[in-house]
Amino acid sequence: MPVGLRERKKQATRAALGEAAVRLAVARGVENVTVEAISAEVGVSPRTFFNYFDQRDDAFVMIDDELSERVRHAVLAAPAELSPLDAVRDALIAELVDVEARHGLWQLRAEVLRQAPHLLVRSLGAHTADEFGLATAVARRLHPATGDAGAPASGESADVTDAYDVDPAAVGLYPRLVAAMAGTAVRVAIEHWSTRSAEAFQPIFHSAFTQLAAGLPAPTAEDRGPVG
Amino acid sequence: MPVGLRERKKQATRAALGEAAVRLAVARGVENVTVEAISAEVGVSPRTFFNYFDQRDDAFVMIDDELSERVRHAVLAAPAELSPLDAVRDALIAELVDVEARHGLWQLRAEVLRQAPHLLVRSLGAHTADEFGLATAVARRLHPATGDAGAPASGESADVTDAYDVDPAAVGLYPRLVAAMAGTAVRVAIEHWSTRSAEAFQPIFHSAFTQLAAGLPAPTAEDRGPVG
DNA sequence: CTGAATTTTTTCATACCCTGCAATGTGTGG
DNA sequence: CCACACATTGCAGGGTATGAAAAAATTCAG
Repeated sequence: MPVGLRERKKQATRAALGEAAVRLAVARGVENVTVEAISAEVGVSPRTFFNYFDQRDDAFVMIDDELSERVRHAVLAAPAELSPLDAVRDALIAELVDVEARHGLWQLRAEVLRQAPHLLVRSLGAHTADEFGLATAVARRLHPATGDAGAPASGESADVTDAYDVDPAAVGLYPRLVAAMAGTAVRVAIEHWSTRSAEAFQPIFHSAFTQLAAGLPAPTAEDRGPVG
Repeated sequence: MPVGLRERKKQATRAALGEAAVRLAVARGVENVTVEAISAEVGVSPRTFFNYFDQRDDAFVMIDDELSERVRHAVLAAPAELSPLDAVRDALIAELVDVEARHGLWQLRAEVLRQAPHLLVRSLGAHTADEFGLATAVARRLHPATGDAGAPASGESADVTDAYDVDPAAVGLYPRLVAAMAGTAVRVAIEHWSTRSAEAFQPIFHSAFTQLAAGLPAPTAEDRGPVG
């Protein structure tokens, strides 16, 4: 894992592209930001943009692979007495607190998502890969031995949380549901929060997750909201 | 509501485009089906295609507005003693049974979704509008009077379930969660089912919904699936 | 039936997205 | 310094999507 100049430059370029994209989107609106403009802002060719992002919209959303991986790790490392759902919840809260704390690019990103709902869908709904990875982590948590049985005997095994080579059919319904519920909590919390910029995000998320994890019992007056 | 020749032809063209798209996708794979090919198959110009579908992918998915509306109606019309969640579940089951029964285009559509997961995401995830409409219906169910208080006094009021002009901020968190959970159950069930073509869809959906509505208690051995 | 009004389809032009490919430039490691 | 690996770039080309205006089809009144 060399962290040479090359790697640092790549990270810098990627970050610069993402930031430029978001800044431009806030300024002119998402649909008026071309790949050419983003690239020009950073000083690279449009072709290079696509070396970093598969699609234009990915630059606005900036799917954070490291964040996802930290969540998966946290789920696997959580105390055994925690239920799968609790493990996921705690892992997510830890990350979301972290994200909310950064009063920088994430603020702008939120602004962009508020303007362009379809990006919100893309960022959370469209990236089911994350959800599948999380489901796999949950499944591994439930089967501490089974998953590693077929692993290569060589010392250098791949990252346990790099679950993308797992057979989709091998992941049960329950882990999928846990991951999906968690993702749903995040998504709905963000959607709800985005219509109420005054409120803090964290309490909304906590409330959403708790209600979902309780199976959505009959609502209290407060849950209902002001209007039908 | 004149149902003249013009309207019938439009419906026919739309249906033909959707069907051609799906058939071609099954034959050559989704990514190898161009708008030009679809249009040629139907005998219209490529430009006309975009008069019917905003995006190419919409032709494969064929979002069924009528289905969504039936669900919303059913939720509003359900017996008062049913919880919101149960009302939604019953409405969805009724529709899904109906869909599964039609051994026609839906079979091919399912095949296409199995081949192209990103379309599945698009068809369900991208259609958060549906979810919002469902959430609004749930909210109305909880507030039978409030929502209509501000309605125009004129006799010709708009369809109660045409909820797209509702202020997003006016819908509470709970209705959103109910709609989102239902949508999640559908999505996960389809995803899970699409990896196991042998199993029937309905039991999977029922299981998914039930587990979600139970708050995902600790899993049984069967729920866990074979592998981590 | 005929002609005018309305709506849809089409043609044309245009901008942008995205992908291979080959050439060129820039870190890396010996 | 040299050879290698990797990143960037220009270019060519196919595909998506939209606007505007002409052309065709449907509707409707007389």
